Amino acid sequence: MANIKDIARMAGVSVATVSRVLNEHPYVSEEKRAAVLEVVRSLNYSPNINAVHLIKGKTNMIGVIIPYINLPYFNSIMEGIAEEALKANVHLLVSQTNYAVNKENELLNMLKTKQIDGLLICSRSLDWKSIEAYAQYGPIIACEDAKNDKISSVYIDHYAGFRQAMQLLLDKGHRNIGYCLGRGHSYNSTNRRRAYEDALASVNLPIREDCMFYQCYSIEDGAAVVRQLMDMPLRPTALLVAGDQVAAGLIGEAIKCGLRVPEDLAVISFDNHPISRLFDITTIDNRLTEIGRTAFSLLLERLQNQGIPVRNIELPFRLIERATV
Amino acid sequence: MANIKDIARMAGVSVATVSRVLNEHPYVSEEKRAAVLEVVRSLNYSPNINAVHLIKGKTNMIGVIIPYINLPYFNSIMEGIAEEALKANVHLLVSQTNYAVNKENELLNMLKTKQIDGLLICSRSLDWKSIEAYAQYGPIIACEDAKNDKISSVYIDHYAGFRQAMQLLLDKGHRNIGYCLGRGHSYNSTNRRRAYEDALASVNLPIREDCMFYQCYSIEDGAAVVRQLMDMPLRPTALLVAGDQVAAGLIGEAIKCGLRVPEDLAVISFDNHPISRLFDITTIDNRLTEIGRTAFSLLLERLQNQGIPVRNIELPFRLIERATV
DNA sequence: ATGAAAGCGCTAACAT
DNA sequence: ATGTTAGCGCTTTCAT
Repeated sequence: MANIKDIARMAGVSVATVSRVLNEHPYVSEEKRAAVLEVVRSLNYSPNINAVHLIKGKTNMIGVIIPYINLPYFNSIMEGIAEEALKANVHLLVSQTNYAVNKENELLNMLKTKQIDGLLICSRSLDWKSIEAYAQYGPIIACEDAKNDKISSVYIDHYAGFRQAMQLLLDKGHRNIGYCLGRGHSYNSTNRRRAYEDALASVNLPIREDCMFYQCYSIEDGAAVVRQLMDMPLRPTALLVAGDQVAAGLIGEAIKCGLRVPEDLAVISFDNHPISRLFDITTIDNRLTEIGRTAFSLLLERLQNQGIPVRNIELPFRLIERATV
Repeated sequence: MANIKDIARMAGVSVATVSRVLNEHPYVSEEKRAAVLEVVRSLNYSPNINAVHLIKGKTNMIGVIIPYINLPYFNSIMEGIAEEALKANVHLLVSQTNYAVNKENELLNMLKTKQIDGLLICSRSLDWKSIEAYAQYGPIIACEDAKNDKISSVYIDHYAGFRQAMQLLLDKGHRNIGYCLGRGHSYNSTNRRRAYEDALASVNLPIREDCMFYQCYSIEDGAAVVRQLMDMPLRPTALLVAGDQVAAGLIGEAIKCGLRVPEDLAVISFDNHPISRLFDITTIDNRLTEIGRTAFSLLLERLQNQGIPVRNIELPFRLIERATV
């Protein structure tokens, strides 16, 4: 394959000039620029990117640790990231980890070996202590509260969101409240469970283990919850549902089963995806796309200016009242 | 960050020796090896991978063009690829394209700029003519019949598979046969439709446009087809279904609707995923995982030996008769 | 067994 | 405006 020297020779100029036109630097005469471009075109030449990476000391590529690309929650974050990355012209190395630790370590190591310039973490299995050790090799940004002075983060206070939703339900008079979450033991789920328990405790209500549903990700999962509900002796009258898709499935199935929403079953979901508008679901906007956008910006600013300190940004959530409460 | 020179100096050896121990080359005394390793450990050193890439002229990373990672069909192929990649110790740059041409071009360009050593294509939007132009930069392997002398491929004859399934149905006396596919205009779908039409023509039966269902990917999609079926005046008595998940959803819903399988509705699906065993579905094993494994092997052999010619391997499919016909 | 040195392909500082 | 040249950090001959 041809290299920059070949191009220089064939265009009758120096390698520096070739480099200049390739990188669109000023101070190159029109004739020489044209000559170089012509040779480049005729040889169908592209620079060896590895040489560029080596000399520049960076790859212009950042890693993204994301458990499941296709889950709406992560998909929304990814949308924000991808949007900004496109603008900034940086490449994304997206690694769907399925929460596997070895996949996460793989990206961390790429940061160390300089294959990527920085790392965005949407959600992870590794503890922050292990991740923190890699912060010396490049900026790492989390999309959840990392509670860490080496890792910047953008996040929503899921405790407060869940707590507020619970309060709304309690204020409406509900006393049998359940919830649907995804993973049972994630950082977010733990906070949400705590908010749930605290809310009930505030009105001296006992915790109902039988009203806590986990592994809820899809429309189908939501429908399945309703089928379980129908067999319960003391059915909850309200549900907090993480994820509008789950809520939509739940509401659809509830109606099929003859339940009225919100009279027989009130629902508050989270994320404010388009589907929640379609079903007129009361939801808490977790501003996922904005989290993605902001996380990327935080990364970019640290990439462009090493001196910038670690920042932890909490984005306020927004309750959107619609017809399911 | 420390480099190989620092390590050499601190360990009191030459850079060549450091390189030797790092790469586990022979002919290095135990003492020096230990000294180097100790410095490497204490400095927590890792080689700059970009320098390695540059001098080796390769990255040990291959790209994978895959439309949707989460679709079972592609997931199975991916499984085979990942399995072999792990064994061969080559990294995978997996790009979920959603069939977007710019994503595909991005990977093609990475091949040209040497960021990846080779490319695996599970399915694509770009035509083979455009892709072929990049074959000069590194091996490209397709998981469908590329009909191309620059691009190796491993594939199943989907025409023959569909044709055989149709014949089985015709032999059983079915005269109203429909099908469920994913994309309507993909290479595979076109072949399958042709097989469908040819089979019907062979017994002088007209084509039933109303029995062709598209955009079927999930369990839910399968269930939806049954609901459409129920309203049809002349309902098909048998269905060819691309994807066991779709078939499972279809059968589940059919039973709910009071249809007997196979008496009222016979089903042959494709891929032989675990779910097809669960539902005892007659299916054609498309050996997807093996396609992935073979594709990777083909790529590896071309990587290790430039002289190896392009190969096109057709894997035989297998009809697995179970209880739905 | 070990080290010196060439060179992978490029960028950018420096000189002109 | 253009060219010369010194690296970037590593691997790998080629000597010894």
